[in-house]
Amino acid sequence: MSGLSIGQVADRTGLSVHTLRFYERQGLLTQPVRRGSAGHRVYSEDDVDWLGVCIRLRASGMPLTDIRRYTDLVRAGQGNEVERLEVLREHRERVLAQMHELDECLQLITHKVAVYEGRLGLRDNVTDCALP
Amino acid sequence: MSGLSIGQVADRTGLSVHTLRFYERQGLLTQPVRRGSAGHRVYSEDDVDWLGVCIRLRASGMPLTDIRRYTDLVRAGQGNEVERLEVLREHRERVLAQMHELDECLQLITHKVAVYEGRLGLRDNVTDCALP
DNA sequence: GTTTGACCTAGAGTCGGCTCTAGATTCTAC
DNA sequence: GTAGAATCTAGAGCCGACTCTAGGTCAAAC
Repeated sequence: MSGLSIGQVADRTGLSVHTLRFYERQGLLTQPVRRGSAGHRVYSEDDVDWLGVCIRLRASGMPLTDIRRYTDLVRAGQGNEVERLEVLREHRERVLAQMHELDECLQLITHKVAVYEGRLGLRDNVTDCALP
Repeated sequence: MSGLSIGQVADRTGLSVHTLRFYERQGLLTQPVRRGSAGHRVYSEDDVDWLGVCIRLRASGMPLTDIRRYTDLVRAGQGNEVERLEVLREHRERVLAQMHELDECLQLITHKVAVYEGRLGLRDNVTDCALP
């Protein structure tokens, strides 16, 4: 219930106060952030929760413009669930593709690591082959 | 054996000719690219293979400066395997961390997708809860 | 009553990673 | 031999996502 200052939200989310203001300007919040006495931002728990979602989406590579589009849909309220679903499904596909790519990279690295360990005698039975 | 033009390498790797020249300037190639008669670049199969490695490393989020550092080690030749190993292991940790993050994001998205599908009646038995 | 620290706005600056331009040269096909 | 495509260099430009600065307000602690 409380109402949190921008500094408190920064502490909780790990975003800087700069970034919090920046995200607000970019329209990443579902409601305009409430203001207290002196025009200071007062964040609700819901705001913080939503920021958590944004952080996850960013961490998974969604560009700010897309997060904004999604936020716009949520802000608009009920009636656009189909569009929201579309955004989410599309992003899920991208995330899956990204995981797949990471996995391929991981195999490459793991292989190289094994080969170097073999070379250095840190490990036996490694079939050494073309490098690098 | 052949020797490939920059255009051919662009086709094969999916990088643009601009990017290929840029990567070269950034020192991402283990050998200076051979030049033909008129000063045109002539890439070897090894160059293309190495570019493939760079592409993988980039795709997994390694910054150009780190790829460059690693390339420098490879270019320097034998004797620095320990350092190469260190670079690779560090990157592997980052990749694993990134996969973990992606997985968490995937769970969030999948959950939201399920809830919206439930709301839209596309699916039954979904325990609807706090959204967005 | 003044100093300290958190906050405000508007706007400028930075950084990574490309991407493009200009102006010149060279190769390829007719 | 000439038009059109591909290449070259050097350097400028762009975009996304922050990050910081300047100049100011305000509350609380000393």
